Amino acid sequence: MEETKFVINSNEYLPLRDVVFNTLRDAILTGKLVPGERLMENQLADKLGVSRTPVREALRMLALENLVELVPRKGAQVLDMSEKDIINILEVRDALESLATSIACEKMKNEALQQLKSVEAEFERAVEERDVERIIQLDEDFHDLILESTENDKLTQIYQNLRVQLYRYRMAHLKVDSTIPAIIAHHRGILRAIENHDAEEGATVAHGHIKYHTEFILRSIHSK
Amino acid sequence: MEETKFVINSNEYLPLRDVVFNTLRDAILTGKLVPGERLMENQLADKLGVSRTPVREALRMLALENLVELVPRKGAQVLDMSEKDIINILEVRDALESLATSIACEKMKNEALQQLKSVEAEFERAVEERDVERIIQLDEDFHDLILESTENDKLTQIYQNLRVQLYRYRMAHLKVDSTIPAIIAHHRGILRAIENHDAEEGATVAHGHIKYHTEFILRSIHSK
DNA sequence: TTAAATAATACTGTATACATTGTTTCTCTT
DNA sequence: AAGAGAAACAATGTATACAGTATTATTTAA
Repeated sequence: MEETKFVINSNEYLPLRDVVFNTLRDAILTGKLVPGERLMENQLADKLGVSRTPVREALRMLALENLVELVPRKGAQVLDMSEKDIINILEVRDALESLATSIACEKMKNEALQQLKSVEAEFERAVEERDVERIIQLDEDFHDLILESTENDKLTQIYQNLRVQLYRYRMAHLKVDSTIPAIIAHHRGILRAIENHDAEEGATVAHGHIKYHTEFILRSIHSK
Repeated sequence: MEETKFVINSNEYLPLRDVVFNTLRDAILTGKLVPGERLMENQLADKLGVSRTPVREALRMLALENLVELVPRKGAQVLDMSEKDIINILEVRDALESLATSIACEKMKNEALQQLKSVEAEFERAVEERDVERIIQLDEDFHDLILESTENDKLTQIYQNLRVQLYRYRMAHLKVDSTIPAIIAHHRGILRAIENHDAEEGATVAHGHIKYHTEFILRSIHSK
């Protein structure tokens, strides 16, 4: 029995590069590191109390997530996205969201559907309570459940990567009250399509959903 | 005038990590390194005549391309894809190819269209000459031209990454004579759709094209 | 005062040494 | 002989040192 005494968390070990990666990623996504800011290995290493090696590796990971830009012999800087980039990402996400939703219409098990419904119910409750943090989280959960049901890891991975890239520009989005009713309508439409196993309808609604998102994000960029 | 003497190639400099990356990537794609094979940093460093540092960085780049798998404190090995993985990739590629083609139908300039036509003509000539290497290259060119015309770097990047992952399983594909006529028909269908700016038709034909690819690749896997 | 050249500096690129952990092998015990 | 345990080994994780290059500052000349 005592052999479990020290097995609090069997995988508490995380390589430093992952710790650094998570730290920097979080800093970028929350805006503590702003686009264009230079990321110098020595400076970061000192600040984080590690050597340059894990910092270098973390920077390269961030580069592959398109969060930082690496120029050989020059260094890294937080990547600044143009409006064009955002449009491009949304265009791809549109296609993938439609794909995911239509697969979900075909494949989703009843159990998962019930879960999805309950997430949506919670979402609408959070809306009433104007709990912005929770609204954002539950919207993410809703889409994650759909992705999961596709049983397609590649799709999930690519989609989530796109989401991360948009994260910085998305924060403001769900905070605006006026957009919420439309989002709820979309979610309900998606639920209905899944319930009816209507893949075509699902893709259509998802497309409309993203299109709405797209327009909103673009508008919020322009108003800055 | 003599200042140009040594400026043969103004960006001949490539960081060692990129050299190693290209070398390993090529070795994996051509099958010199087979799935499951362990990739040990010291061993690779010795063999390539560099230190472990660039090798490590190259391995991490390969991991992000899903060509190798990294297990913390265990090491790297050439990633073996299951049939499920291949199906997943093809599913995503299908959606992206349809997206790319339909955008191309809307956006492609006449100049690019003429280029596309000439690539297709060359492709069909290569088919007649049974020049397999050239067939493969031109098929890639055909799809690259379509991607380019979307003016969407993200889409292009993601699509090409998927292509790399399939590369190993794709080689055999275009070597089989029986599949070629269908591919030519698809290409011509895509050309027609672009010419008529018929985005819907383009997406449909592209979808059929990938579906055909998919079935073929799966059949060739099963017959192994 | 400004522009060009040169020197100083600060950063990335690469190698290497040390630390830690996982694996294998050998030995000892039952 | 088989299994458990310990020790030797081998690989990755991390730190650091040195090399090379880009940038900045400074000085000199026009």
